[in-house]
Amino acid sequence: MTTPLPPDATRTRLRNEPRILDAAENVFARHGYRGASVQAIAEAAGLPKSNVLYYVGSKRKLYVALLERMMSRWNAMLDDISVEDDPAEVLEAFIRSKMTLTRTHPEGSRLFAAEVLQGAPFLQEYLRGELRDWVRQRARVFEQWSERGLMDPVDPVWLIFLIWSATQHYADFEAQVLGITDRERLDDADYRSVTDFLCRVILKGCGVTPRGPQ
Amino acid sequence: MTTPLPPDATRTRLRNEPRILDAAENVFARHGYRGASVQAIAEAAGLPKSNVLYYVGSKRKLYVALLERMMSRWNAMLDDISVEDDPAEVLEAFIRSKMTLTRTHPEGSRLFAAEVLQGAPFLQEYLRGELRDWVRQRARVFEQWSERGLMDPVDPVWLIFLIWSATQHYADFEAQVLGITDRERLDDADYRSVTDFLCRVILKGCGVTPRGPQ
DNA sequence: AGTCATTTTGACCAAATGGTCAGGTTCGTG
DNA sequence: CACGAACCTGACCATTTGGTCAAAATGACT
Repeated sequence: MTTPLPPDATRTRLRNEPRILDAAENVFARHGYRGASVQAIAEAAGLPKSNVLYYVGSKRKLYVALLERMMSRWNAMLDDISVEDDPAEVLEAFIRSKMTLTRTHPEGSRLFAAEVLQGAPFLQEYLRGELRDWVRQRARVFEQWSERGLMDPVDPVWLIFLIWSATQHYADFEAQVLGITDRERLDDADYRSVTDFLCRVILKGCGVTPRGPQ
Repeated sequence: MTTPLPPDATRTRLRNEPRILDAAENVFARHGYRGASVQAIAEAAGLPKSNVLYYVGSKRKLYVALLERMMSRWNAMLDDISVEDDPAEVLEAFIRSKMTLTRTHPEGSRLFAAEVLQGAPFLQEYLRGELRDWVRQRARVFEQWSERGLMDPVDPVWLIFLIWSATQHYADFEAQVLGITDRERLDDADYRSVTDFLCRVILKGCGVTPRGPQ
């Protein structure tokens, strides 16, 4: 008797399930829910189709599991902020952590994008619930900063969308970015360069000065 | 003998083809190339499947035609610029026209997004050719502006991506934007607000001052 | 009215789809 | 080694897929 693992966490399962999830994330991200075939996922995972279905139950359940995995990564990134915090630090941390998520999980980012492109049939609830609340809370803080003259009076929701879109872009439009910049992939230096650029332009753009006022 | 229309431009065709294209744009945008079915397109167009295939030849040809239509809209937006132009005017016009494209053709924007998400299998050539050249040309001008002190020395390619992503977002992530802002759709005022926000933040962010230096 | 091109459509096809299942193999533990 | 649970998988199923075709209906023009 070692660890009283949950009933469905045997060694084999622990080896195969992640393989399947990772393979599926790629396929769903590229082709969307409808366009992804269980066969293609199975091939990408190096397993027979029946085996994949044995583990995940159904295509639908697999897709939902992937969205949940991605949302939990996303939530792990979102820490609370208060009016007392330094706007420059918070905004910069926000941009950097979003960029890190994009970079470490590009397939997950693309999966999310594909889901939203479809009209977010599986994520409506999340968007109109948790995420909306989170945005409202942040937006309130931004507004208070504006009132206190710590940043320009910009619309806080549009600002959040700006940060999301600008970072998300490097996952979702990777093919375009690589095509235009004539690269095989973006390396550390590129990501640092992009992130610094975004921090600089966005902070300055909404009148936030790093390191205390003026 | 009225107009010597091209051989395949009869009245009926002129009525049905656009219907099919518009229906297809929506379906491809939501579900990607693989996920879209000719049947679904036919239903959206209100025609039998065989009739759709009669007009467009094949699913592939239809998809390519749509991408071409979208690229021609895109190209129509891209006018040349020179070092002599006013940075503020050019950047603002750039943001505004990109936003207008997003707004007037959200399905087309989403179609493009879905194509790039897939890895841009049909658009590789365009991205690595025409579009890359266009970006390089603009980037050169931005750099010259920087050298002349008309704007901060920011990476011009990242700047172009920033503008693309920030505007594109309102088409591709429409479902998210509507979910979070709790709206049915964005109206004129919303778009004006977003566009003004983006112009303000981005211009200021890269040190471009509207109306002559200082 | 007649004639020819265009359009319309259901029937049909082979291939692929998501999913089931029975019967096997392997694994962990006593 | 024994034995139950977990795992594996080819055969199979109904449905949907993109695409063809032939035969009928409609259109345009003299």
